[in-house]
Amino acid sequence: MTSTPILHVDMDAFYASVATRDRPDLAEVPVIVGGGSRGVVLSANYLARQYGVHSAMPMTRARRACPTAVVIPPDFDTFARVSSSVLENFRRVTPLVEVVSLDEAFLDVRGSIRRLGAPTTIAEGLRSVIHDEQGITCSVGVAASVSVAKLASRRAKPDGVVVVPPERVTAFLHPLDVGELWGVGEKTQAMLHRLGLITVGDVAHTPLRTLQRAVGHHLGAQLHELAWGTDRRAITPKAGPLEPERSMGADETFAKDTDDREVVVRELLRLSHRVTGRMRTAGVAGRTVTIRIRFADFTTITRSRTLPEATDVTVEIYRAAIRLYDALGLQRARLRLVGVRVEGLVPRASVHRQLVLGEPEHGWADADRAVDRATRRFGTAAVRPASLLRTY
DNA sequence: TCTGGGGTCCTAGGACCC
DNA sequence: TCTGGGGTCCTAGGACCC
Repeated sequence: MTSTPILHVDMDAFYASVATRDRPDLAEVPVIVGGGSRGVVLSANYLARQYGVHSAMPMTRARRACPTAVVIPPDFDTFARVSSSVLENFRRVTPLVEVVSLDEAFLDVRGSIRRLGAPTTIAEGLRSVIHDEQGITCSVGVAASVSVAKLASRRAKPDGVVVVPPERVTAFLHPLDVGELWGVGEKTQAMLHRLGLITVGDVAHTPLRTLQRAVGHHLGAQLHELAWGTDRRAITPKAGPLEPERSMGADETFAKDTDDREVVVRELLRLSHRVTGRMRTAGVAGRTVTIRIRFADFTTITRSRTLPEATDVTVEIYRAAIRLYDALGLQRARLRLVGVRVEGLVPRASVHRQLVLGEPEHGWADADRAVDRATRRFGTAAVRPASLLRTY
């Protein structure tokens, strides 16, 4: 019997590894996977990391830090394909797989030990299968709990396994910086540091009430648990990262900041179209429409409005978005980004519309379905949402 | 030369209702 | 004649995760 049945499997530099696995010419070169001029680094191989490049770093900075790096645009179709193959390997070990993202998952191997051996044996088995089949490496953390397994896999990187048995949990956790804990980002880390709480051990030995006063009721309780490694969260099997969504949205950073209402309105239409298209594919409708505006100075605001009834109709979301935008009364403000999000999603079948007499709303739903069909047959370029503008 | 895009959850105040 | 109390919804902002 074992007391460390949770595995956290994390691909090493996933996007960069996949992007270069068939490119021996890039094996000894710093590689960055990332977007265009205003984008950020999605993934960097370990050679690029030696230059200080890391994910989420602005591309402009990354290129400056490592001018010799080869920059590759992301190919999410390939990433998703590799990811689901890896997921199949996981499911051959256990049905208890919780997918975190394309490159990360938790496995509860409690029920697989008799068949496959100790958790470490299972971990090494997975690593070699993934390496042989996909040509990429991963790291595995093994522990009694989800949170400790997650921290252990980070320690195992790259291409390794780290086991933290129960009796060594506090010895493992307490020297770590508070920033390592799940839920502690840059802001919270800085606040905790200001309070003199530098390590996880410091947090563990702080009275719960003090912690909660500093970071809020919920986070305070969570950090206290994590700091003692006492969280008992079970892994919840999920089909994938795109399971039962509570909201759907899209946003876009302009290539150049703009103060042109026409440009903004056109973008809001494009985004509304994109979001509702995804909603219709998923068979959901939503009531609350939120727009997001990011100004040139990066300050960001949101405005939202809850509709009387859930909808998946493009022009209804679009009209709500435009009303919210116009209500801001912006004059010369330069915008960097706009976004549209729909919240309060429910299955479309559960929505029974109150048809208002004289309002042919069903016409718009029919139009959407026609557009969806055309898009499926001829691609997104075939039917442009701008065609909706004239009729509206 | 800055800082993507997809999400989730929490907090807090006011409205509204019982 | 003070000023109740609690639950839920809506809105805005913020922090975090990958």
